[in-house]
Amino acid sequence: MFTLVQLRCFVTLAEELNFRRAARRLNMSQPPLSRHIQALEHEIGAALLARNRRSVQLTAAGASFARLSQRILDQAVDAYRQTRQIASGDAGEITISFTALSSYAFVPSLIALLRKHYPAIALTLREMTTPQQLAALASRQVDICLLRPPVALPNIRTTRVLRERLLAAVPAKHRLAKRRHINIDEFGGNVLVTYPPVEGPYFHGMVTGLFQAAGVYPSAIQYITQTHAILGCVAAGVGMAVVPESAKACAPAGAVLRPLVGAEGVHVDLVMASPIETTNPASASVLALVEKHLAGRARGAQAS
Amino acid sequence: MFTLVQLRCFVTLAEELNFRRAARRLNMSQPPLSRHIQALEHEIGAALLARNRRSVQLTAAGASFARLSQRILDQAVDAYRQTRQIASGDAGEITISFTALSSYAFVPSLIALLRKHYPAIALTLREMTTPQQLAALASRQVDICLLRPPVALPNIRTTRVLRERLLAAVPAKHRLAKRRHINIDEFGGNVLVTYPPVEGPYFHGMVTGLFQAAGVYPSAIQYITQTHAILGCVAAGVGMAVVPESAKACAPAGAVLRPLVGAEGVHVDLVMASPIETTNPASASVLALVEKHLAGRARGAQAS
DNA sequence: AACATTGATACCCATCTTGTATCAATTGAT
DNA sequence: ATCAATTGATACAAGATGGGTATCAATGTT
Repeated sequence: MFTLVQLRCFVTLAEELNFRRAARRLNMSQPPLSRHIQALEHEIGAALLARNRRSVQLTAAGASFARLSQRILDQAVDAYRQTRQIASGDAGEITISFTALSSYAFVPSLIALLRKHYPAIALTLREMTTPQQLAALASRQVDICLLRPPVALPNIRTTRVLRERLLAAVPAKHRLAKRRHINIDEFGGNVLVTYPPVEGPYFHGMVTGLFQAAGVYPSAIQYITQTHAILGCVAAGVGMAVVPESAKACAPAGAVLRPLVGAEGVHVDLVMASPIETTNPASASVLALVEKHLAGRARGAQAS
Repeated sequence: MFTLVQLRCFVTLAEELNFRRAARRLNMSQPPLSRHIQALEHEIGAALLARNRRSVQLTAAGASFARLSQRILDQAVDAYRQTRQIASGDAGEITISFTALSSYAFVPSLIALLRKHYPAIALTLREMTTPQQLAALASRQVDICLLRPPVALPNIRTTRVLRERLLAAVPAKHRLAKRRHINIDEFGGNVLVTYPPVEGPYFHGMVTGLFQAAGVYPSAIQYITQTHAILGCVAAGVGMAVVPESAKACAPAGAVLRPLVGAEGVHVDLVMASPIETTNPASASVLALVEKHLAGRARGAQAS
């Protein structure tokens, strides 16, 4: 097979139609250029140039081959540049998984941030529950996860990206809906709508722990998987719920959210998790960008 | 710049993800493959493979580069094949010029012949007068001409591709329209519609020569450039005309064509002309095909 | 613990590539 | 007509490159 160097020589020669001038442009002397062209013609098995001792012109085959060669060379430098970009993390593609609720709280600003700083990185977003994300992370099917702690996997690093207060959710028709704050004691004797232990272990453990610590016992517990579904039940008058602050963004009209008194010091965390070692530099770029962004925001919050 | 050999090595390695197996597939030993990959990574300035002493896997940059490399290699073999095809004359593009009338008589069968035998040759057809074709041929703007003789140009070879009888054209309302044959004497005292000396020197010389030899003198001569326009005038009753047999294909309803008596031995020739030396093998293929076709047809005619 | 397999390295040799010097052929100027 | 200049091709020596064999260190496997 011919060489890219030969193609480069031929393309230049096809433009100049003069061996010496072409050789000068190629920063080489004329004899090796002649030899390259001869080798190329021998390789293809056809005359690419019509030389008649004084002038050089392209044959039909040569004209076609010059165009094709130029295209190959263009693609070569393109491959070079693109690969360097991907290696540097300025381009590429990453897959980010996220919990349903974080699509209201954190994902929109993340997308905006990436679009602004890394427009050449293609994003694939996949909504998954925290257990699903842990499995996907362990098998390296996703680059970055946005999930609920804890992340007990080896070779994974995590950063907290969001910390929220808890809110009490009550039906709009409920007598407590008129209060500005709702004490956790008020849940006693009411139906608690909350997260199931398997699909939402983090919230489940947090909510049940909260009630146990406060010695409050709901009359019944209704398990539902997603926050927006829980709030839908609350709006329908099924019962009360404890949800993170970002649930405001997906609360239906029939559900009222109020600050929860008696749960101070308990927060809902959203963490970003990713493999410590990755073969995808775009992932590293995104992680660095997010952490820098969070640090800047933390400093801003501290200063104010 | 990297080498196509390196790309070939890398693509194979990216498929196998094992140096020894890849080397075997590439018909080389493992050490030079390792060196090629190292050289490639050094050239690009990025790690394409993540090797951890026991397993090899592609980095994000490597995966992208493997796809791009495959594309480059595909295009290289494509360029190779296509150029060989063009050089052999099995593919390519040719420009054929032709006189208006030959588009009825000869060009359709020519196109059909080429489509059948050389489907990969792209045709460009340009209708031109004979003098225009001679100029285009001299400046090598066309590969093959279909025109009227003589072709007095150096380094051009010609072949007669069509020889036709002459017909007399009279208005359908004319008294001669009822005859089965029309003698050239009958033109005497009538208006002759015929070709002008500059744009149609061949027909002009032929027709005027014919009348001079027969000693027949029309009452007036009306010059018009194209055969179909001449027949249009005849149909409109302007006068009579002498046209080649193939004019039947473009005769309007108001014009009647009859064998011309008294012009035996005078024929209309259509010749194919092309440069003796061409850089376009497709042109040579077409010429050879046409001449073989004509020879076959001549033998057939002789036999019958 | 012995063994097999992995990719990387050292070294040798054949081949290829390059540059200098030169040639034969052709053109243009005088 | 003749001479100088320019064209692409060729010869040859020096250096660079590519491939092969033998081998190594590291890591799983039995």
